[in-house]
Amino acid sequence: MAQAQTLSRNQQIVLNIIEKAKGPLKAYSILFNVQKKGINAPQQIYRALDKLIEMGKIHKIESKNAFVACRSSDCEISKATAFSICESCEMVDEISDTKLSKYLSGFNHKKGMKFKRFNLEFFGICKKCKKD
Amino acid sequence: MAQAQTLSRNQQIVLNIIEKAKGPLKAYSILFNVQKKGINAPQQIYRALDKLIEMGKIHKIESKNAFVACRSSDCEISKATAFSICESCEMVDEISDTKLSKYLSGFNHKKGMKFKRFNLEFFGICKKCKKD
DNA sequence: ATAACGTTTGTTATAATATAACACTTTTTA
DNA sequence: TAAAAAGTGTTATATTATAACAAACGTTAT
Repeated sequence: MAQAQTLSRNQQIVLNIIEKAKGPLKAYSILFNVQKKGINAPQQIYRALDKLIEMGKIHKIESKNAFVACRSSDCEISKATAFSICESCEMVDEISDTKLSKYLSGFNHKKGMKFKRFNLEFFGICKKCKKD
Repeated sequence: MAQAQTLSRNQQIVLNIIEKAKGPLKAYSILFNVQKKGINAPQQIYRALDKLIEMGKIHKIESKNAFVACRSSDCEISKATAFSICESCEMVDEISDTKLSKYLSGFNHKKGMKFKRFNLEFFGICKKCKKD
């Protein structure tokens, strides 16, 4: 299991890029951006991404195969994530709504399955794109 | 826009396979299953899948890149989907819960974005797998 | 009935996303 | 300080998905 605190060199490099980005980043676009830093292979990116996800530092946007930094801290190691996604500009916003989070964390399937984790993705057109 | 009623030959073939399946199917596993019917290329599968999704006949499970038949009819052309996914046996169940659906359809982002659509995926271990 | 249009098909090629496997190094822990 | 765990670099390959083009099919409008 990865320590909650210390990041390895590659993990730090990948996290920095994702944190600086304005929107979600794809694995290969991260790769192209770090080749000057000596990272040459997809494996190195995917390994770092996996660990960062485990640590809750980043999230994967499943519908886009892309990654964003976690801004919300109360998604407690990615057990409960929700995103707002603009279908026009591709902007992604992490939704940090206590009520929503509580409602969904307490939700139980009729068939008796107990949920450990959920991921919710909302789609629409963002304010900015509506104006254009 | 595709007609809500009639399916083309390939669309029907692909839908049949997905409906008969016990769990989610991957595009290439569908492809291998229909080669005897004269479908040879991924394009043919993906085109059918796209249309079937548009029509609300099937859903894509984003976290698995796999497809399931729609069982719930009240997800009105895939504008509001929720699934229960077992992390052990990979079983997927469509969740048809009016309260949940209403709650999420009425949810609005603080930042003023109006949502047209959402997809929710719950993860856990299903009853069956817990016993083993 | 036929021209015009949109949809579907078949096909080849290729892009984009992700993992396997192996040898080695570094860090942590007992 | 030896053993175990985590991380690295690398080559190769698997998996998922789209581009582009030409032909056939199905509507509908005249």
